[in-house]
Amino acid sequence: MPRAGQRPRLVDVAERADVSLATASRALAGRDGVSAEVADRVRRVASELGYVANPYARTLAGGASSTVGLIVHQVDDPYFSEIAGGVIQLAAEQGLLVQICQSGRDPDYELQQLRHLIAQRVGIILISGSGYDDPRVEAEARAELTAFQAHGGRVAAIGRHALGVDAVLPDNEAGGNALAHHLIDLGHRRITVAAGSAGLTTVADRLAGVSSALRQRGMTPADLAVVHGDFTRGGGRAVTEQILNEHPDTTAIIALNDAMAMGVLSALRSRRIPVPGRMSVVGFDDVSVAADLAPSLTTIRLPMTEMGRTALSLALKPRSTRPRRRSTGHLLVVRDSTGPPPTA
Amino acid sequence: MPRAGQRPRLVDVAERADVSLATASRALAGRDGVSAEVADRVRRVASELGYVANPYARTLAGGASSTVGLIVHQVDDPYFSEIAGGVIQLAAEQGLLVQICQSGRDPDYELQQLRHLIAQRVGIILISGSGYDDPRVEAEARAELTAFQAHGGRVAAIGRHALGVDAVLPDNEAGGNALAHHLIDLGHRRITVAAGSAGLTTVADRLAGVSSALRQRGMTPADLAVVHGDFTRGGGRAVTEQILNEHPDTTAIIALNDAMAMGVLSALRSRRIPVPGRMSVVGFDDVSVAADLAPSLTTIRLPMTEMGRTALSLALKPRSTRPRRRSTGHLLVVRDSTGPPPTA
DNA sequence: TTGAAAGCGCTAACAT
DNA sequence: ATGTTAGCGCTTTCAA
Repeated sequence: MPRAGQRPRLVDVAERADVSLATASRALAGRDGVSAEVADRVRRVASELGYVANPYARTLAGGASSTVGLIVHQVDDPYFSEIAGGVIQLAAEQGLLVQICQSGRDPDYELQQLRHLIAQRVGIILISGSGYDDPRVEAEARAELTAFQAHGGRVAAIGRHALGVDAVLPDNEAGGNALAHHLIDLGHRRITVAAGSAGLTTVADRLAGVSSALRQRGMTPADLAVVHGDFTRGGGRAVTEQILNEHPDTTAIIALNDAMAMGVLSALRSRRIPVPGRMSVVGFDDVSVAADLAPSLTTIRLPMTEMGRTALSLALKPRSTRPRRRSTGHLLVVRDSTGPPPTA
Repeated sequence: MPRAGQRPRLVDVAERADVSLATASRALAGRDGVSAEVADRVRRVASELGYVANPYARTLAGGASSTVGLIVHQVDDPYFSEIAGGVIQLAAEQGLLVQICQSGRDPDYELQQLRHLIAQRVGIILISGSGYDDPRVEAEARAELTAFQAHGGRVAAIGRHALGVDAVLPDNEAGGNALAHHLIDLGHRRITVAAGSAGLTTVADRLAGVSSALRQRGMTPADLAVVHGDFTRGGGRAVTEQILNEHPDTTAIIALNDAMAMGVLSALRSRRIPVPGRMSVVGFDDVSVAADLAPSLTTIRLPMTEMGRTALSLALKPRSTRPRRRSTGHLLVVRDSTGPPPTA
């Protein structure tokens, strides 16, 4: 009999439906070996009682954990918060709960968070954000994830390709290429890249796209300067100062994400440098505020919310023999931050 | 003896440290009743083995759950993502994991998410975002939370005062008051409020602050128009159209949060209405992009990240007899979106 | 198709 | 100060 003031347990349901514990469990799990009639009765009683399985007991007894672990670099970065939004949406539709960890773009801390999630026995791990060039870090992460998967865990990555797991991959190289072509078409010949930390694969990939565009248009590496900084707004500001000092003939800045682009715009505004009159600026990601900046930002649109949903949906499917990959496609969104160079 | 390919259990630690299960448990939990020497040995063995307690077993056996449930209206809204950032920060420092749910500003769905978190047996619930005027909803939420607390759960609210739990409360009324004073000081006499949904207590509180400022300055209700819409960017756009049509003599718009203010700015830009030349605009919250908008936004700064941390720290303390309240204070940040009215 | 019973790994009485 | 043992609520053999 149900204890007053306590949540009903499976025994309570079983008793009231006049079946055994095992039958009740089977009926609610939708497994077969239960007559339709009995299964129905059990389910009715369960909902009457407002029964919800205790996830701790269930998981301990060997059932699969129904929680999703999501690792992001930083939740209050719009790129990640939009991804998180997509993950949480789909998770809610599936009755799953999402645990979020921040790595702060520190590979070792990320590894620690990853281990924490595994120790917590989440059922699914979603790892988003750029990977690292450092082979040690990626190898350690791979090792943890492989062991996790061997115990039945499911994994998917977002924007990270060296993990040997299912992945949703933004079109970083093609996007970088498109941005550079756009600027070259406008007449720019002195382009500087405001790049994030050199150790991030996303930075390398986007940069590769930019370089290939220059080559395709017969320009030389000398026409392209690259300045590295933090992959954040603050990094964008700092890098801009450096660009203005060290590459004064620059007419266009390619920021490798929107956060940096916002820093670039902010620094240029402080210096009263007209955009795009004197300097064109482009970003990457198309976070939702990009359209509201001054001037509105030309950038590459990535469907972050959908990327989050897709990653979770990959992880919900049974594991395939070879890792699946989903490319996002990309779209150049031309707004007011780009125009012809001053001399054109 | 530890089983190959499996995580070590507490028994494995106990065996290897040559103590009983109970002693090992006590030692690791830091409870007393264990000699310093033995406790030390147990801890050393545990870390050698890489032992991490199974949270499902621990919780099932009656220990406190170490996960925090956080309910936000929407994670990809900067206001909430900054709060979430603060919560996750402090949680990580404490070794806790955070589960995030979105209510989508739907009171019934919020209730459902709340029940889901309780069913998941989280140890702490943090509920953020405006409350609702509807007494039924607030009463149901209170009832759930009260029951949850009766079973030892801890709760704190952020920006919500009718729940009878510890709360971190932004200075909504004082902030609204400060905004209105700022505009009146500049010479504005025709002010319209772009308000969020009428059912939200945050909207009501901020609006009350605005009204009181007008009264304090000898203005009448006729000098203040209020137009309600969604508490989002889209809502701000829609409301602006309405304001321009129905209150054409308006010289200043008070948006009751930054998201709406961004919509207002966007709509004014489409109409080529100069800000602040023809129309001043203010927001509320000071989300991090507010400084990067065109023009940069005058608004009330709220310390969102800190609010998240404070809420969790309240919940980590033992429950007090009466709910604790922490006010955030507020700061008027004057930027470029406000100036004297056109006729002044 | 159904039931009885043995754990899952841990905490918390209760003994010693 | 330390050990023994009975659960926590569920899933899953194994029997019937």
